[in-house]
Amino acid sequence: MTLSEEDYIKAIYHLSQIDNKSVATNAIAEQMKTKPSSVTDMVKKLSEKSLVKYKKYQGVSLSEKGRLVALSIIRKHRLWEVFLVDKLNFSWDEVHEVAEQLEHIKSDALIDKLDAHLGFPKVDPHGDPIPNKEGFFTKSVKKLISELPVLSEGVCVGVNDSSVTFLKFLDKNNIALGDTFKILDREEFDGSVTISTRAGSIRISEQIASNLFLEIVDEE
Amino acid sequence: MTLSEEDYIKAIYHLSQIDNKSVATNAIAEQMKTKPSSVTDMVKKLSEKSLVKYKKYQGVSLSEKGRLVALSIIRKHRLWEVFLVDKLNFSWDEVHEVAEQLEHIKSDALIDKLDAHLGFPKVDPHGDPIPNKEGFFTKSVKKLISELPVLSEGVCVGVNDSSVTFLKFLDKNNIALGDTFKILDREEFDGSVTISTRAGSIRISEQIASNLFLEIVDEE
DNA sequence: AAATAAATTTAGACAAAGCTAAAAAATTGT
DNA sequence: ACAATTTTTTAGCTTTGTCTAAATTTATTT
Repeated sequence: MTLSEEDYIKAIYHLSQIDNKSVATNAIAEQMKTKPSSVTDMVKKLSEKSLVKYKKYQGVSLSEKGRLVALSIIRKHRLWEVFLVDKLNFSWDEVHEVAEQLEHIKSDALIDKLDAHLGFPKVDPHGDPIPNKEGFFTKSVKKLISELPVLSEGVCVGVNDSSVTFLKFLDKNNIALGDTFKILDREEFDGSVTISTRAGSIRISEQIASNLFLEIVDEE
Repeated sequence: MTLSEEDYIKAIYHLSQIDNKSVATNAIAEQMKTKPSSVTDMVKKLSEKSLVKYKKYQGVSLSEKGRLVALSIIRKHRLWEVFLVDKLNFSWDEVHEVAEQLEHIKSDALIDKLDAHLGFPKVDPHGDPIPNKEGFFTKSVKKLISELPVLSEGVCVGVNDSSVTFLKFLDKNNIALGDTFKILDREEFDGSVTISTRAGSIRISEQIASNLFLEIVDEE
């Protein structure tokens, strides 16, 4: 598989996650920052290799083979992201670009050993699940605190608003990425939420709650 | 710089280390597993970018700019090799292929952080020196024990004969890669050598001595 | 020093991945 | 339902890095 083919497969996978229909040529072109005519050419090539199902004018979807390829690239991408954050002290919002390159390194032994070195992580630094070698992954839900019911529990994996002001606020209130929170109560009146943190339970406003993502691992 | 350009630069660097003359088109073709005509084309391109000095029919050599590019690739290659061996438990003879891919990842921040994570190593697992960001490196000499004078001291970094028999012999005699040895004495009669190891001093035959590489760091 | 051999370069072609412009199919609006 | 618009495909061209075959330059031999 060439680098370009891998990128297309990944793009098609991500686009078909959005809604479950087949993916439009134009959508792929936009995602890949290329022209629709180039997409048609590549899609034909991928179809020859039976990585995608393609009928002229009817859009594209991944074959089972293609889906497994996509998941193996995503696995690599997310494992590298964990490495960059956990081992090299990158912050979670700096890692995407580099992981985008590292995901194309071809070596099964490398990925196995990296996985072990990282302690077989189940999610990446953004809370997205890491597929295993066979392409299975535990579905995880990433939701804003403001959207979760009382008594939900999860790991804080991201923010909507990454302004310095907001990040300083989090710091002051002993909230950090990777912390586990439990939603104890919600006021109907103003949408403010009481959550338990490392430092005890605190009350946060609706505005804050709608800026913090929790990742709820939903074992199947 | 494209992947292919980087590979040519690296090949030219390595070939010009062998003897100090300009490098022949055929030699590059052989190293790169390609045809001489392809080399001519690429060399012209690199010359346009002033990465190499090139006169028709007269061979190629790196410009200062090209030399720095080569050293930055070699730096990346060797740092990744250290990572693979020290952190992921690859053995020193398995890492080349993968490092060959990793060396092309483009991110200065990544290499800085990797360097720090590894504790700023000075040599790779084969005993070859790692250039710093500016392209400087402490010259190190990698030599067979049989070629070193008495009282030399160095770290064991490689073997000539990687047969199972030989590696078992080393194991039995408490010799491992990474050990520091000192050459205590050499018998003129049969070339056998007495060396000090972790487990005390032992005598090894000329045949063994001509199969073990020591790496002598020669501070400037 | 001429003849032969070896190394190098040129010319012309090809595959991959992209582009533009034009044609064809599908969708939408009235 | 059919005209207008949007989407998709086709055709033909470009660039990068490669190749083969032929031409040219340099090196070696006798």
